[in-house]
Amino acid sequence: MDNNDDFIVQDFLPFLLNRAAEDSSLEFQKLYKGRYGMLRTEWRVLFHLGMYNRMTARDISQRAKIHKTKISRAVAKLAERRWVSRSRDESDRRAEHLELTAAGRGVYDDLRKQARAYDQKLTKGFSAGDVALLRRMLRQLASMECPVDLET
Amino acid sequence: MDNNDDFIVQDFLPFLLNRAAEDSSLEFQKLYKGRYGMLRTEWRVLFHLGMYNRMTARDISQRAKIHKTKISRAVAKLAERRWVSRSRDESDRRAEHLELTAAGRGVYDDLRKQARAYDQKLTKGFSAGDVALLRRMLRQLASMECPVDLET
DNA sequence: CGGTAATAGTTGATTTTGTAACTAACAAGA
DNA sequence: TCTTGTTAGTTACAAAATCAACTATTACCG
Repeated sequence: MDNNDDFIVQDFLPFLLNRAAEDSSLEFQKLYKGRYGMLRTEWRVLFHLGMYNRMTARDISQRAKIHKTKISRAVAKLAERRWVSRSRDESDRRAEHLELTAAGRGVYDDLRKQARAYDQKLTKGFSAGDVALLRRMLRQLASMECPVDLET
Repeated sequence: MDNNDDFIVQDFLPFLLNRAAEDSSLEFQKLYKGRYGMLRTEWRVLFHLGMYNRMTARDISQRAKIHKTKISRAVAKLAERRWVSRSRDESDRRAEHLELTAAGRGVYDDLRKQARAYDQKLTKGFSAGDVALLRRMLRQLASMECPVDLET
């Protein structure tokens, strides 16, 4: 904690992160919103299911750090559109296993392809090494604070 | 556009950025929220005024890329709490100049100090060079897409 | 067993944001 | 000066996020 005070709030990491996140998400959002009428949470849930195949709402909540009420509503919409199927766990009938339907996987595959292209576009201006470092730092920043309680 | 498809959606930059932004903002948010009852937009407006001293809502909107309705509401609250003063421009009476009051500057100074400490905590695990690179990349990512229209 | 606590997931009420339409003031050309 | 267009900022209404309370089921412990 030095005392000479040259800290510029414009450089404040949370500020820079939020701006970059908002701006970089904007264009891609048009894709899943415009093409599939999805909300951001729905897209996130969809791609977690596409990636891990079979999860409960709780699994998604923990892995993606999304609040369970958001997930509940997102799953409801995805199920309604027949992109996600739900099935009760027989040994614990509180829990529900979620999976992509064939249609859901189609959507996922398409958006995943788009995401790859968009990611390349975003990172075009940087060296491969810098981009790798960036991703590593972002992952580390995300896991730093283990949140108080995501459940309540 | 290579065809071998090893793209992991977990590495998708907007996803990583959003997670890092949300998580890294969480703890600091408790400060301006808990201590001063401010919303994120209010904090952002406050610190822009603290940094540039005298701005119109439009100036803030352009510099911070915040939509004007959000700014309008944030300024209303900040003015109500006597942290910001408003004065009409005499040569163009549509525009309004905004400035921090003494009380507002007190809040700003406190939060700026907290922000500096928090920033140091966040970046503790990285080398100074990596952090500088990170900030540079985040700034560049934020300015990449010049938004369609922020005004409407 | 029986009772308390914990967990998975949902629902409802309140807040906050986003979108569009609006008022008021200025600008510029016919 | 009148008309049309633009800009600064606000307001109203719809969409979405947040928070608290709820149901149903399971776990633990006497």
